[in-house]
Amino acid sequence: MKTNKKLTLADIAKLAGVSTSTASRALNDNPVIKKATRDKIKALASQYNFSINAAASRLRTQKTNVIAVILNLIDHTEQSISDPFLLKVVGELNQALNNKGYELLLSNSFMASDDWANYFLTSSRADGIIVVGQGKSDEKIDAVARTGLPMVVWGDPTSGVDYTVVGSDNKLGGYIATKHLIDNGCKNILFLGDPEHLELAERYKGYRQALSEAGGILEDRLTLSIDITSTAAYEKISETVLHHGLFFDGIVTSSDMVALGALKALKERYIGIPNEVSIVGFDDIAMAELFHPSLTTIRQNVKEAAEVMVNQLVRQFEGKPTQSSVIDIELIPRNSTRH
Amino acid sequence: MKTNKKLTLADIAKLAGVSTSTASRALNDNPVIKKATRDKIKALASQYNFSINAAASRLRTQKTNVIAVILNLIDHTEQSISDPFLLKVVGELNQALNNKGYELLLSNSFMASDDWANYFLTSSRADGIIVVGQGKSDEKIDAVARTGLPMVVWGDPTSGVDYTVVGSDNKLGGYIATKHLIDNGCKNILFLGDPEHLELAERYKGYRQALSEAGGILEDRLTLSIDITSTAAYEKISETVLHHGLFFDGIVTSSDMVALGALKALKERYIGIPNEVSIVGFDDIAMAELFHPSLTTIRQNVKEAAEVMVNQLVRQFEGKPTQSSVIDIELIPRNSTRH
DNA sequence: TGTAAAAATGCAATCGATTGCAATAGTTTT
DNA sequence: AAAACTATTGCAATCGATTGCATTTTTACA
Repeated sequence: MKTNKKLTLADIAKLAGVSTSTASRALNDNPVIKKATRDKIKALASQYNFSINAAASRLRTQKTNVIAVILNLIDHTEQSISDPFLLKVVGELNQALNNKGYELLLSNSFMASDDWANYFLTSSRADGIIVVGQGKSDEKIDAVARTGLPMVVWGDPTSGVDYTVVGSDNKLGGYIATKHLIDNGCKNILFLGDPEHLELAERYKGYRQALSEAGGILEDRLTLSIDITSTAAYEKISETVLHHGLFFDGIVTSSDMVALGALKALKERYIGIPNEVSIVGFDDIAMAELFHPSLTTIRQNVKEAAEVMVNQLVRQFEGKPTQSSVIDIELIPRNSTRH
Repeated sequence: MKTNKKLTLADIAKLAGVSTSTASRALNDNPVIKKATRDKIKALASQYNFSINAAASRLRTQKTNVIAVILNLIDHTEQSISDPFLLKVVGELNQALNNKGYELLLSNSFMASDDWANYFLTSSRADGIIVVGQGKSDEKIDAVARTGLPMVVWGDPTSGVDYTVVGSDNKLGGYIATKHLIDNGCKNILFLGDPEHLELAERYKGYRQALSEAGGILEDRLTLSIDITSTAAYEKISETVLHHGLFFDGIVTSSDMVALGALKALKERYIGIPNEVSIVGFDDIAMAELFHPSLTTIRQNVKEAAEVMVNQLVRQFEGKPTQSSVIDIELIPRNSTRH
């Protein structure tokens, strides 16, 4: 193996008998260079396994072609990192970014530091940021937005914030889920999720709206505030049933994982699903279909969302106006609810 | 907001009334600079939200402090990207890398191109590579290994390849899982997973060893080769039971997700678990405990593995010798098996 | 064939931080 | 108070690719 030294563009140029400018242009497929010359240089480059030094290129062009993807998990780092929905989001983002020629710099811990935007952007580490999740407070996100740095956020696009948000119509999702339960005979419907969380707050609104429209029951004890994890759901439902009995017959949950935890707690007590209690999830992760019973849920179109986010970010680079976008959701009826 | 221009080190130096060399050294905490001067410059930097231009720094130092993490999913991109185990691995790697001052460049698609190692390393995009999963053939991995570029692979560390592998003792895992089933009365034990997959091949060996040691049944029809996804498992088990009846009373699976699919297929046919069929998973993902019944599984210590991988990679940077490491596994008995 | 226009290539400055070596400031010793 | 260090700081080259502008080569046209 001839891995003695790293080759530079100058080396390739010398081998081709041209100047580095020509070599550079050739590799960038600049049509100002004669086709024959271009091909020759490219052939040489691939023959010698040469690739452009990204650091030098980035320094000179002031462009990194890297996007930082930040998982906004300040609150409950330990658990929610295991939610398959997140991986799906990251995977689709990676795909969408690669398709546009960008790379993905992943971070699940920098959100903690106050200076994350500067860290990535003014330091030439990334050209833009995609934040996954608005969390309980979008204060920090908002602060970055005000500096005008390129950023797109996965969250609730209907909430009318100043930055570009892509996501599902959460209020509608909450509404549809609740309506579905009401239509199928549920009277006392729990909301299982943290209404202080920005996205969930919207779903909660939808839940309340559906209930009040249908003249349903809206009591405080029907709102169970928990983190978005299956264990939290399991514990909360177990405890609730234990102390207060089965005073509900339907549950609107904040994610499929949460639904799974609730399901478990109920099944352990031999409570029939969907007959005694019906459950609606959110996300439609791959395994929702495989739960027993299979999970009725609100599907989020992650692939489309990822593409839209990347497009919006690219528009920001180009100085074009961007806007928040609502991604379609869809009720997927399965066996955890009657219908 | 005064986000007019990006500040450079020279600007900060000017503000502090020193040279850029001094400013550079100060920010790098070089003790050769007087403490007072250092503090003053650092204060100025943070006051002006300045951070070092990574591109320039990388160009000059020939070090990126970035590690490329490659999810080796050539075969079944669509499905296995949704396995929560993967996200767990990526999350822990990110944590371990950040702790050592590295950033994580994620890729799930570059493995396809032949030139991935060069793409990341000789182009100054990353200092090293972590490959997650050996897949069915480690030919490409092996080729990179021979070039001597810094790389660590998550896979089977016992298989004696030339590169540094960190992972569980898969053969032992397969053995323990199978033994557990035998000890609890299972006679006809399925192996559900692809024995051509390098890591699973080892588990398969363990499975066979346990069976032959115990004088158990080892027939071809007990080996069901499928992809590592829950749907594949669901379909295979459904079809098998449908066409050949319930000729087995135990299943050793290749992952918790696969176990979930199998569980579902069996429950749909009202086959009792663990009494009629016992199942052992692999990984111990967060929700294994929440399945119904909760899943007996072989736990992989991902956090430790991630730390070891990063350490081994750093050792390679330092020119120190590295070695493959076996991470502890543990049988977690739950209710999908008798005991 | 001479000359204008077009096409192709090269020169050299530049991006911003780092660092070996030189230079200056500050202390201590005699 | 000069010599001899030691502690601080600055100078200037360097990392490798890109690009505006200048120059050379080729083609087109009269």
